[in-house]
Amino acid sequence: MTIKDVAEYSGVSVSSVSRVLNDHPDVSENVRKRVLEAVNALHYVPNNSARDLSRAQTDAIGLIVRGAGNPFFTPIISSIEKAILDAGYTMEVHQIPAGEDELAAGASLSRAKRLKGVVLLGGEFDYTAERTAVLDIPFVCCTFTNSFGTMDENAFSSVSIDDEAEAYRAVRYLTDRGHRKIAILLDSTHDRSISELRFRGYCRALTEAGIPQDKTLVQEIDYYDMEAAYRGIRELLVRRNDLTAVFTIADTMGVAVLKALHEAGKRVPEDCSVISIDGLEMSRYTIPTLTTLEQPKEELARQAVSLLINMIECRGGTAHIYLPAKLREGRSVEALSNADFQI
Amino acid sequence: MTIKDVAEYSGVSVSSVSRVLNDHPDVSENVRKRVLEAVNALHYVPNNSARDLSRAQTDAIGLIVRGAGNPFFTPIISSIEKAILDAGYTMEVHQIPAGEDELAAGASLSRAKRLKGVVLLGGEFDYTAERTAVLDIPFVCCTFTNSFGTMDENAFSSVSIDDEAEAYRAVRYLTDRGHRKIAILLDSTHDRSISELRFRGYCRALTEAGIPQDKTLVQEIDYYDMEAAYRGIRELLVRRNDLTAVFTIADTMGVAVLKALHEAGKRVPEDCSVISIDGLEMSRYTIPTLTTLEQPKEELARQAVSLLINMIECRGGTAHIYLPAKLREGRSVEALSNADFQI
DNA sequence: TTGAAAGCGCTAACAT
DNA sequence: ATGTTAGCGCTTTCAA
Repeated sequence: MTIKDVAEYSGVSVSSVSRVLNDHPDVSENVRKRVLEAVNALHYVPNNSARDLSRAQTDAIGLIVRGAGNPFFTPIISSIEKAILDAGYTMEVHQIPAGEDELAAGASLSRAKRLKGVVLLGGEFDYTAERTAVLDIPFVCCTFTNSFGTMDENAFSSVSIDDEAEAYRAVRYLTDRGHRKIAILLDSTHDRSISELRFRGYCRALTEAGIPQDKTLVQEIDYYDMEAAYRGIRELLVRRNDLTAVFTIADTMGVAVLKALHEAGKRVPEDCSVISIDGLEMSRYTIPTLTTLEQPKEELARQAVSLLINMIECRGGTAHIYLPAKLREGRSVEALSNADFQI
Repeated sequence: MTIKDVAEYSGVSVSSVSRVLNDHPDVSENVRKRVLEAVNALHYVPNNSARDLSRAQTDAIGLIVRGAGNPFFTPIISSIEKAILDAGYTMEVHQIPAGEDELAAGASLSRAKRLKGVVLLGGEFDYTAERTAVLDIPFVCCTFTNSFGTMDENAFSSVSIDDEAEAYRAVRYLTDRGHRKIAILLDSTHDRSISELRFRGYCRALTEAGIPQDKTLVQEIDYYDMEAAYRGIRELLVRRNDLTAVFTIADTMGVAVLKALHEAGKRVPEDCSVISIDGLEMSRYTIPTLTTLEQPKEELARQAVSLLINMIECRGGTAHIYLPAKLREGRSVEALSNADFQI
């Protein structure tokens, strides 16, 4: 079932069929009608590969999502799509597992779809010029930037929160309220990525408050999921039942921690406070509501697309933007009472 | 940057390059090495459109996800991918908004990628032979079936839970425990889809228990999200503060309901029980843990792929399988005490 | 307004 | 083992 069949069926040339299908002007009503009829009768659907191959260029922007299944990305993807469509472009999404190379995926998609640019969501933080060379069209990193990489800042754009600073702010929120035994739940203290940055912020806040670092309050978990976080906090509680606050680097972890604390007989926030970063929808429905630094998801998406289109249309160069997170106060943090201070 | 450039750079023909790229035998080590060098030096990435267009056939199975952002789908997608890969096929995912036509999307993807078959996730329940005609390759419906449609059962396969029966089971779980004032939170009582089926199960359980239907206990919400569910239950509580149990047709709703009840000063399960269908990961971490009929997500995925491959490989025909949900007892349901029974 | 024909980049016969 | 070449289905000049 090709355009040729449609042409034969309707008694016109393939180019006429193509014109009708692409809403070109200069097609007689008669031809249009016959072609449309044929398309319907034959259940014809164009072959995108052929179309993309022959089209001189598309107005497509690619979106590479690394680590689908992360609920944090869901609303961002929607916002990115909206922004791209609003700007008159089309979007091609491609999901890849967390372990894969988003640059290679972007490059591949770029050739396949003749992309004008690429938005990277959930990528790594250590690009080198060599690695990014495969991607020879404009690209923008959304929700992360190249903190650990060596490559030229002018080669790409990025929009994210300042992970170190926001983690600092979260922990500072706790120290300001008298907490000193503050645990952190993270992926790794040295993954050269988001987890390491947020760990740095945690350390700085402690140092500034005159609290010595204590390894027994740091809990690394193997996987980035709720089950792992749940087990992690339980381990932590065995070791340090005296902690008064927990900082989790992601809301998913925070939700699991609330549950584990509840089961351990600790009231939140009376006995233990919890704060987190991300601002997921589900965190609004925990009991108590999770206090979290909400990432400006829609704004991150909008600015990422905006920067990318600037690059594509050659007005303005690259830029690296940090957006502030917004404190969403729930009921999971409480100041330590004087009695507790004494301890 | 095409295969031709690579051929010129390495001093061989395009077919040799193609052979190297596709791991064909009968290529000398010398040629292979030179081609690979050229690919590296030129940062060459094949154009998938061209490749797909010229390849006689692929081993690709398509997956159409309708309504991304539904956390229920996330683990199913992973399982489907695994099953497809394990069977020696490749997967092409395509996400579409909840309102769009998944059959058309499947047909389009099918032409574009020369698919062998399609898995439909999150589709409608009312296919007609006419509508499905566009999709001229084997397809399977995963987590739903054609309850309201007219089309021939032999034209496709499906794997799902029995929505009516499982809803009945959930509500029966409540009536068995003495509940009579049982509210239901759903999308619509007549959407000719999942919501309507589960509503039927609710009605049957009530009837069987000799409980007359009461419209004031039925709450339709506009959107299928947590915020809407939260508002919905609050409205319901204004109207019927005497209810003793709530059945929500999705876990996302259940989570929001737990929160709203808590805020309304109702203890779960002492004052009000909550039961739901789906079995999301997050429902394990609510306080109290949500009691839910867990869909066998992995098994749904595996069987869907298995049925599809049977159809593709022409061994065995179509089938329509209902898998049982599994009761995951949390702490959100309690039997009514004798005192309550008296009311 | 319409049709004929030249590619788009790649794969897969078919030759050599 | 390697090269030549005919398509894959579509869009898009260029002519008519």
